Amino acid sequence: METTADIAPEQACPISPVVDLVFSRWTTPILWTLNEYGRHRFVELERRITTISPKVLTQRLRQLERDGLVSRTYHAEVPPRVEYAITDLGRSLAPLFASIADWSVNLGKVDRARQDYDAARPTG
Amino acid sequence: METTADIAPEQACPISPVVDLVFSRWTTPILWTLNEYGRHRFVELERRITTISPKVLTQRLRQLERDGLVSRTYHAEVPPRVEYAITDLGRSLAPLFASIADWSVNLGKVDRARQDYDAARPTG
DNA sequence: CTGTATCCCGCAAGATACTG
DNA sequence: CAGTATCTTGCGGGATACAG
Repeated sequence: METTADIAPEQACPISPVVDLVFSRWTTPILWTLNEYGRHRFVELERRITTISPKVLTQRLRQLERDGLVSRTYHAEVPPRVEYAITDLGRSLAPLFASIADWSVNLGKVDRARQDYDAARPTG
Repeated sequence: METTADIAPEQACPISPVVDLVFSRWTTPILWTLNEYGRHRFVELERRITTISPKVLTQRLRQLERDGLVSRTYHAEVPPRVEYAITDLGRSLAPLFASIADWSVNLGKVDRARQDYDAARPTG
């Protein structure tokens, strides 16, 4: 019951905590969207990330809010309006996202590696 | 029918392909280990990443090999010896890993955000 | 509009045993 | 040592309906 960074099993790897935080499923598209295009209402996020269900979107937004990466603002109007925005802490991930975007140039090499691998094993 | 990279569902987000490739489960500890500590035999990886089962380790290593991020060398000895090493392409992820490691300084802020969030919602 | 509440399902991953 | 084979399970996630 260690509240701090007690050695989690798969952690031969010091970057795992950040990976778990930032790169769990759906979090990247949400953070990217809020970072690139500014604040969004719930339904706007739903429309941008077309395949996410409302349940899962809610789950991920709550998690991101709890982690301090996203802020939620409730406007008690009729109809109600809720706005999600990235926080300063969330914005601090931008260089990290940029690093990843930079590496995308290598995706072609990955494709070629896969083709070579598969070609060398025709039947399996 | 998009001529280019046809718009995958969750891709309001151009970095998703790299995220799926590099940050799927178990891949980060494997790549980190091979990158930091050099080539490893199968059993050595098992010992470093203590909670992974041999089945899953094999699956992930095959995937990484197919993607060109890891190389596998089989030595037909008795007993057999297999060595896994990171490739040049895999090593090119190092700056990305460094970005993530750098961001780890912010984990304290995440912890505090969680405490604040939980404190504001005692019973749920 | 902004969610919750259920129910259900598939698949990644764990446990265990076994092979070359 | 370096894996495979088989079985089982947990949980994320989809679908749907409903509430404030």
